[in-house]
Amino acid sequence: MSKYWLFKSEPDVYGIDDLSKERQGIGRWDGIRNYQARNFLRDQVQVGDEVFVYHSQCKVPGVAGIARVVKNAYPDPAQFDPESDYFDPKASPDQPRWYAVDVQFVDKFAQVVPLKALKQETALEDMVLLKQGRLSVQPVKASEWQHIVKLAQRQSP
DNA sequence: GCCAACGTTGGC
DNA sequence: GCCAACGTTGGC
Repeated sequence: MSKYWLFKSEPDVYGIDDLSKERQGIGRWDGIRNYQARNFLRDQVQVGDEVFVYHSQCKVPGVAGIARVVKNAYPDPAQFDPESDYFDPKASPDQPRWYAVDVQFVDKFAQVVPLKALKQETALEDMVLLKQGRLSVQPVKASEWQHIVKLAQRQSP
């Protein structure tokens, strides 16, 4: 039974457009440096799960599109690279601390479904996104997923 | 194991 | 750029 997730990204760094431009639309979702997010990624995110790509730290924060998990969690190579911003001196290949998954681009919404719009939906009031601002990998309920997909379709011309 | 200080996230 | 909320660190 596949599940639904929301992954945050900063579009200036790596957004839905960057993912769609990857070869075969497949990119590594890395740089997760929060334990709660890491635990979801490592323990629960599975190949076949669907993911909302959420854009934060930008003019219109919101859900920008959809991706699908194509590779289960594996150690994030950036933690071992001293040149990387994501380098972690306390991590080692036999004791990795941080994980990444690979995702494949599925869809870019005609328009971002803004956070502002999500906040107005009673059906979404229990969303993790609205209750816990800072979690960068979070579960989405099937009912929430379907509701947001409908909002996205309503916005397209 | 507590908690103050500090750092980061992320909306506005 | 500001600031609230939350996570992490480190002294004790």
